[in-house]
Amino acid sequence: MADKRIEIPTLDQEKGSKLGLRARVCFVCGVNTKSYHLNYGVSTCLGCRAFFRRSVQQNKGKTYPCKNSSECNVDGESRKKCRKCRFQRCLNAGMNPECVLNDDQKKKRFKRSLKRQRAGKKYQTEKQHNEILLKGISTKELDPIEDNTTEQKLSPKLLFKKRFIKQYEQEVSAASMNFPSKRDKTSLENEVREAWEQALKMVPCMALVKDCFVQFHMNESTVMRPAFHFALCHSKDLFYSFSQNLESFRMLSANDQGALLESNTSKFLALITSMYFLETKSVDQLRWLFREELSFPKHYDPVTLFDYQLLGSDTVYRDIRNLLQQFSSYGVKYEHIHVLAASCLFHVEPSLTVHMLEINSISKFFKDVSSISSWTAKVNNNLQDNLSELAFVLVDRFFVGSFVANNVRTNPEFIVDDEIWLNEASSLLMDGMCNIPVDKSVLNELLHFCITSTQLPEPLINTLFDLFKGKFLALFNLPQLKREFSADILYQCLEPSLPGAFCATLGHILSRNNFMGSLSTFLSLQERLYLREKIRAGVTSVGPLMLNKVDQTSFVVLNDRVVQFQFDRIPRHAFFKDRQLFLGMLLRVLSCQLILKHPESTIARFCEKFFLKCSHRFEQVTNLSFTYFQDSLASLKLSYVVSIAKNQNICTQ
DNA sequence: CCCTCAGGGCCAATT
DNA sequence: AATTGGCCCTGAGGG
Ligand SMILES: [Zn+2]
Ligand SMILES: [Zn+2]
Repeated sequence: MADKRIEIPTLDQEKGSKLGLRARVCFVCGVNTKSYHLNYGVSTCLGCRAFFRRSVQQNKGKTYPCKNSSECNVDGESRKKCRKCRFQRCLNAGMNPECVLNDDQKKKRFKRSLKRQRAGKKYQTEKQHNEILLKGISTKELDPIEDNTTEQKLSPKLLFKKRFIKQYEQEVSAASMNFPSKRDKTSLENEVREAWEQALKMVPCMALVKDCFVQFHMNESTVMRPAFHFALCHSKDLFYSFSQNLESFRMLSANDQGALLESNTSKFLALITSMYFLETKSVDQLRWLFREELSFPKHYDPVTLFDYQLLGSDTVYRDIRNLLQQFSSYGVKYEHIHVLAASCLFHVEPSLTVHMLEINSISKFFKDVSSISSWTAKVNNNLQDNLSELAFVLVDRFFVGSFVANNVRTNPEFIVDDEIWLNEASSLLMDGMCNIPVDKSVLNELLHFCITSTQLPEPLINTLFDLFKGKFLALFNLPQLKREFSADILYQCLEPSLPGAFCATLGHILSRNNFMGSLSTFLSLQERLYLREKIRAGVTSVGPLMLNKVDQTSFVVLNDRVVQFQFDRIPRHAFFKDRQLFLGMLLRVLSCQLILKHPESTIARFCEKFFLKCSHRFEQVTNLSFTYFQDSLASLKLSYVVSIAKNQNICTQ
């Protein structure tokens, strides 16, 4: 079966083609395509498909010259300018040369039509050739020695990967030098246990919440979401306190601490939630949730509660059943919760390793924890996998944002009322935004360009612009705005701000270092699950979105003063990574016209305070002027949007 | 049996 | 003359 070869050849580096992301743009030149088909494994236009076939058939791929040191732009117009770069981009996008049939394969595939042609012509000798060659093929197929050539063709991605690995290894060796003492198992376990017990003392749980749960279990009522939320919040604080009691954790840089907490707090919450639902007796259930034995009135037989709704999906249920099975087969019990917590805390998702500064210390500690007892290593392997889905659901249901706020001082000027206002407004804004669906094709396109680390093509950016315009209009539904302004005024003031808001959004997306992180604010649960499934299907890491016109490492702006900001020099925690806080920023951008025209309105006063909060944080961390930073960013992005608008020809009148 | 999908070749238009 | 890309043909595979 020669044709089977089309599906087989996925090397690990060929992530794009392995996923088979369908889209309505060409992944090579970026033009929009009518068809929804894959060509040689990749979504492309007809032109790029034909070009690739010709290049491979005539074996010209390597001989194309380039005048521009192989860095030509490849888009709808320029794709004909440089064949070398076009072909290179075909390969980078994951097009597979082996999918182009060679003479033998062609003859085999189009046997009948050839026969028909032959009837009229003189292909006698061809037939013999044919059979000989076919034999040749079938023996050749049994023989899997053909990787050398493909490896060369895939070199850009390999190089990319190799660079990472090299850098990673360097960092590991560098840091393992200054990472001291190897602890033995028992002292490590003691350290963890002490940290845990101390945290238990330091972070007591509100009696009210516990009482609520006792009531639920006595009355067999469903678990009320607000109560569950409080329980999770308490567990979250406990986990934070636990992390701060651990010497090894406190020694990490702020960046790594933040990243670990942000990504792993939800795992811990997922762990206790799973166990809460899987234990068979009320007392055991509640012990996982509150770390203590809650007492019921005597002679009262409390009910075991199970809330399928809260888990979200069958996948989650299957995952946590797996977990339970493992726990019971290895004898893992509640008494091991501190070890499990440490495993959660120090686990690093493969996609995050790049963003960690001290990955070596972290993974070493994780390893040490894994070796505490015989079961830890085995359970740890699957712990994270089985928890990730639920963690995702929990964050989505109970925490609009992430978990970073803990270790950051807040501006005292920003009082509680404002915080509530912001939360309310941002969750409304976000609901509105998430409810505008995103086409599957667009999701696939975004994913593809992240996986292959290529710039987003212009047409896709325009599509995104339209999409986000729709999402931003959700702002019309904010009751805080409706109360003070008529719909007419709102529209007049908001409409001109849409491009600016889009820029702010791009800025937000760019400031995140991973794909899911950057997009999660704007997608619905289903859309995120769809992407996660795709990613799980065969990709180990997904890079950030890339936009060459905005993503510059440094830039210079401003009238009289020359200010140079280097993005990569500004620590990540200088910005609010929190969704809510980003949405606050978005709110400010969207309503800037309103603020100018109606400085006394609630939103104007709020935005003023919000700006103070942001700048306070930024200046505290970086010692740079937030105003300058904002202005320079704004002007840079503005020029970018103007260029988009020009190309789009929408402002031609 | 018909449909979808992803191959191939053809050839008018373009460069 | 060579290249490009829109269009149609072909056969595998699935319901
Ligand atoms: Zn193309
Ligand atoms: Zn070139």
